Parts: sequence; C-alpha cells; structure tokens
Amino acid sequence: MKTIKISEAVVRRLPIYLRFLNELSKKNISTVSSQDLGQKLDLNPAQIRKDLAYFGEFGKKGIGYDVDYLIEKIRHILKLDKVIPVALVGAGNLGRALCNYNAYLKDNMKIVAIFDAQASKIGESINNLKVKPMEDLAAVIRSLHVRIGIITVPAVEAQQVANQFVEAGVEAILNFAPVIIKVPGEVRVHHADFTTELQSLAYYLD
Amino acid sequence: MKTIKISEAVVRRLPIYLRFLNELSKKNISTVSSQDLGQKLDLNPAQIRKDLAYFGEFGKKGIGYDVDYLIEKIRHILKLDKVIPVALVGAGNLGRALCNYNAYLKDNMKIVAIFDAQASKIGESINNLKVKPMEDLAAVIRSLHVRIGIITVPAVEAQQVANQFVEAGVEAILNFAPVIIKVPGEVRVHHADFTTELQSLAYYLD
DNA sequence: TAGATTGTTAATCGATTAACAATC
DNA sequence: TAGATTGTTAATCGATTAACAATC
Repeated sequence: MKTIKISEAVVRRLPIYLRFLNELSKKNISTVSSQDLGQKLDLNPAQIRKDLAYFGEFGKKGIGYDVDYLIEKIRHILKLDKVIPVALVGAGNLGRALCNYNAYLKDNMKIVAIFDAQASKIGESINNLKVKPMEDLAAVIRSLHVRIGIITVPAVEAQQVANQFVEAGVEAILNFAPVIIKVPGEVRVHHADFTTELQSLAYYLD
Repeated sequence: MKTIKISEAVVRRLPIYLRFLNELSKKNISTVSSQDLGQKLDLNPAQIRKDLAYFGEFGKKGIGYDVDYLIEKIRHILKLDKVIPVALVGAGNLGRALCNYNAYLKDNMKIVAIFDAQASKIGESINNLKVKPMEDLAAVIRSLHVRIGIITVPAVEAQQVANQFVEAGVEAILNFAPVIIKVPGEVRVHHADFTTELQSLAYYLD
C-alpha cells in the first residue's frame, strides 16, 4: 500500500464537506456534483474532486456523488464512524459553551469529562456532567479511554494542562488558550484562538 | 507606492507575533531575534523575517528586533492602534464567553453591543452591557461606528444575522456558527468553527 | 447518442525555506 | 575585528486550478 501524505488543508476541508452533505441528506437530496458543492462552499470544484480522490473513487462519471455514500466514506476517513471520547479542562464560560455542542457532534464525538482547578467549580453540573478536580484527570482519562483533550483555561495554565493531558495518554489536543503550547511530536495540537482570529480580521478593514 | 498583496497566511501570523512580543515586553526583554521568535512560536526564522520585511525594515542587522518598536509597528499594520468597536449577536454561552475576552483585547478591540433575538435575553446584563433586541441592530451599529460583527447564533440563523450586519455597514464578520455564510465581496468573513476543528483533529488519531 | 461529470495529469500559482551579502 | 543577525534573492516545495480523456 503506497501511503500518500494528505495535506492539512485537505483534512480541514473534509469536515466542511461532511457538514454540508449531512444537510443535503436531511433534505433527501441523494446526489451532488463537485460543481454544486463548490458553489455552496465557495471552493473550486476541481479541488473538491481532487480532495476526495486521495481516498478513493467515490463518484460516478456523468452523475456526481451519492450523498449518503459519501457521508459514510468521509466519516470513515475522519475516524468519526465510532464515538471518540473527549475531555475538557476549564469549566468557564467557554468550556460550558463547548459542552453544549455535544448535541451537535452527536454520533461522532462526545465530551465525557470536565475538569477544573478551582475548588468552587468542582461538583458543579454542566450538561449532566459533574466537574471533576484536576487530581482525577489521569485516572478518568484512562478509564474512559479519552483520546482528545480540549483546553479552555487561561493562557498561563494552558501548557501545564497540556502536559497533564499528554502524560495521561491523550492523542490530540484542541487548545483555545491564547498561547502556543508545546507537546511531543506524536501528539497533535490545533490552536483555536479567538483573539488572534479577531485581530487578523482587523487588517482587512479599510 | 507599489502595493504588494499580502497573503492571508502572513496576516494570520502577525497577531501571534504580537501576542508573544507583548509577553516579552511585560518581562522587560527589549530585543528579540527571528531565531528566538521562531523557536518559541514553532516557525521558521526566515519566514518571520520575510513576513516582517513585507511591511518595512524593522530590525537591526547583528542585533535583532526592538520589542517595543516591533509591537508598535505590528499594531499599526493590523490597525490595532486605535480601538475598533465590535458588536456580537447571540447572547448564549459562547457569546458570553467571548465578551469576557474584552479584558484580553483591552486597547485593541472592544465589544460595545450585544444583541439577541430571544425576548427572554433582552435587557440581561453581560459584562456591563445590556443585551439589545435585533430591531435596534442597525441603529446601534451606526451610532457606535461598529466595524466588526461577531456571530454566535445557531447555524440556521447565521446567514440572516450576517445579512443584517452587512446591511448596517459592518466591514468584517467573524462567524462561529457551523455554516458557510455568504456576503458581498467587500465584506471580509472569517469562519471560526469549533466542530470542524475538532473533527479534523480526529483524522490524526491512530 | 448527447450531455454531464468524474478522476487525473499537467500547468500554474503561491508559500516556505535556504543561503548569503550587507552591516550592526 | 569577530560574531551575530537582518533583509532579500534564489531554490524548493506544495497547493490550487485548468484541461480533458474516460465513462455513466
């Protein structure tokens, strides 16, 4: 099996395809062309075809893509065909907001544990989950087989939380704190930082 | 004046430089080299030098960059040298969380108005701001000279809110709803979607 | 068959990195 | 002066787009 390295840009587009395909499926639309997709998602049709072709021949010439079949395929590629347990540290407003997305992520991912360092937060209930103390982190992550960690603590605490996640065996981290965190090469980190996002927008003002 | 088009990738890195430079400044570190920066931010030093060189000669050969001077320059490039008024629609958990970043964005940007369509939310106080009804959006945006709009409403309402923002004269939009919104070419939109971010992370699990 | 659309190759475009003269 | 580091050019690398044969 020859393994072609898939670029990050491609991987980032797959969930966007998936989301739109789910909408189509809900509307009982059974077929879609790369042209349709491109128009709705502001992407080049050739790019969409190429992205998908990295993983297989999912379309039919002259017809397009079968919506439900493509959903199934992309879910498999993204490893979303079985539930991935996720843990979150930082039970502030942002943490709470993300927990509410649990419904949105229904089949795919599930936030199964919430932690906070502040004593006053411990035991509080968020979306039927009790906030746990940091001391329990490693044990809980191991027993629930958590694979992805989300960080929504203040910047100064983020690296420390990341270390604990890594130590506990988490495979990937989504960091919302406005700081670059460092982890060993085998752990994947994505940064989702609201402040830098907003500041880069300012550049485009006249 | 020859205008070189600055790529989005460059613009996205500037706020990251800025944030780290601010940290250095707080620690009274007065000079930094592209090598230092690259190491801390996981970026290639040549790339950092090139990014900055698009805008001027900010460094000193053999020495590096003066931290405070570079902060000033980047703030100017990003148009963050005067306060940019921002409005937010959607007073849910996420909206509330973002409002708390007001402190973080201190000199740069300020959320000056919050709106919600739900009657029960109107009048509620978030960070000293009273939630206003959607009917007031256009008038408030104009009177407060709001330039950037943030969308934190459910996906189905996002496009409609975007339309209202555009109509009211907002120049840029940061959309947190999990849907691609369409706006006229002169309005800049960035998508900050937690769900796609998390799903693309799943790809990198073993 | 005629029309549509894929998968894929080739061409283009753009971004990153290496290398080094200039110079503090 | 010797060492360090910038600004910038050239080389490399990678991603996007165009084009089209294959085929439903």
